[in-house]
Amino acid sequence: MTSEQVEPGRVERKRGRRIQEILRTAAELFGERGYDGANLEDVAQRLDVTKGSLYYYFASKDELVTAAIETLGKEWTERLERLSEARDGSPADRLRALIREHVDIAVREYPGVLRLYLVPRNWPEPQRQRIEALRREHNALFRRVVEEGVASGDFTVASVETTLRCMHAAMSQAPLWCSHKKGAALERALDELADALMMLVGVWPESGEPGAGAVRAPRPSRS
Amino acid sequence: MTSEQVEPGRVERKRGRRIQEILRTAAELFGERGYDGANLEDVAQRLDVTKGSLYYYFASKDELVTAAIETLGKEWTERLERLSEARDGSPADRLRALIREHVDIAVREYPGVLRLYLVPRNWPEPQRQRIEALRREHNALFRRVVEEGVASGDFTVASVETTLRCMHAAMSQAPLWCSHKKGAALERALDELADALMMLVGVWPESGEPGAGAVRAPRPSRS
DNA sequence: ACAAACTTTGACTCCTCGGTCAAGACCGCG
DNA sequence: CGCGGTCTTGACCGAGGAGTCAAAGTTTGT
Repeated sequence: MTSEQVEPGRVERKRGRRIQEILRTAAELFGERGYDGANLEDVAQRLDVTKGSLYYYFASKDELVTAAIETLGKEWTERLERLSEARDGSPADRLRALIREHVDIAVREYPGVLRLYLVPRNWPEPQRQRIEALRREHNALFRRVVEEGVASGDFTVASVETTLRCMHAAMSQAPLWCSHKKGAALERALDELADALMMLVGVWPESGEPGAGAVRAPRPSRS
Repeated sequence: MTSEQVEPGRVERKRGRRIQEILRTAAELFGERGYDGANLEDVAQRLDVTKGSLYYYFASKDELVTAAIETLGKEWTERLERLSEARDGSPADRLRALIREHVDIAVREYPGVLRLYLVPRNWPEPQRQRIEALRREHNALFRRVVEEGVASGDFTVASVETTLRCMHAAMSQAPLWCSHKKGAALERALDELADALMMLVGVWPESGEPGAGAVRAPRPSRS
């Protein structure tokens, strides 16, 4: 009786945490193996429970995966938004920071999850749409900075949209080629990636200061 | 008796053509849906036969898909190689031509097939390896031109490898964002993509001549 | 301690899909 | 025509995975 209308409530909170746990694990696995490749049995196993238990919280595989995309996507977007609200610094610095944050999240924190972005093929239509929407949200944050840079003359691009797409494509693939690196090597790889991507907007890495020990290709004088 | 040791032979040739047909269709479907997502029933249906018939030519799904990757990959590589043998023109022109050829093949001729490249996840190990090898072959062709350009001072890059990866990533995604376009719009999209990617090596589109009507973002004077 | 609510289990069903195969259709040739 | 080789069919099997559920286990409130 007493628990007819409690706010959060201990039980509710516990339930919420459990759901978060499940979502995280599920996102990880679905990111790694794709919609068809990942099965609930394995998700359950990673959580040390049985499949049936998942169905207590989610009505279907679809519902689970939808929720997973939603939750992680939101967190991701928030982090990017927080970063992109800081309006100090040159467009170049800000774009670079965004790029770094994006790949950092992808490569370090949610191994596999960014792959959600890749080829929405296979995903059932509603999920595909949601992933696409997420991509657009993130893209919008990048677009803002790029457009500012273009307007201020800091950046040069042939087409903003195309540039953004290339940037996004490269960032999406990054986890694939970085996942095995760590420590300083990882750091260097991510820096190189950022350097390369900045060139898409016409900003070359400062040839004067080789940065964090970045390995550079022979750079002939162009005077 | 008469057909104990004939060269090609009418029947043989017919068989060969059939196999090619199957491979092409299979590659298309596997490219679209991935290894798990595509089933043989559907491949068969696209060919207006039944599943059992495929097993007359191939022992298993794996064998089919392996052969498909092999065949298409070979054709693809050959086309790129042919193009990259032409040694006339500036590195910029040659790189641009390579990029165009690569995305042309991807977007126009094998809709979906380039996606083989994307996230080798899900593919059984042997296939994954083969796809990776293919990627490396293609990459080598691009690397040659990029390195030449760097050596001659036409290009500037922070890291050749990273630049190549970004280029490849963008080209791989291209079919996803271009597949619905056609005619002049497609042409423009591909040109823009090439423009954008050339910036990765420090070559900006000539602002003087807007090329094939490319839509350009505001391009402030930079002195 | 007891009951009620909440959570987990594991066995079960159903269905899809890779793979098999005997039977027959088709095709070219004497 | 009819014979031999080539190809296709459709019914079938078995594995694996989504989804169900009654029963048992755990937690919470009184």
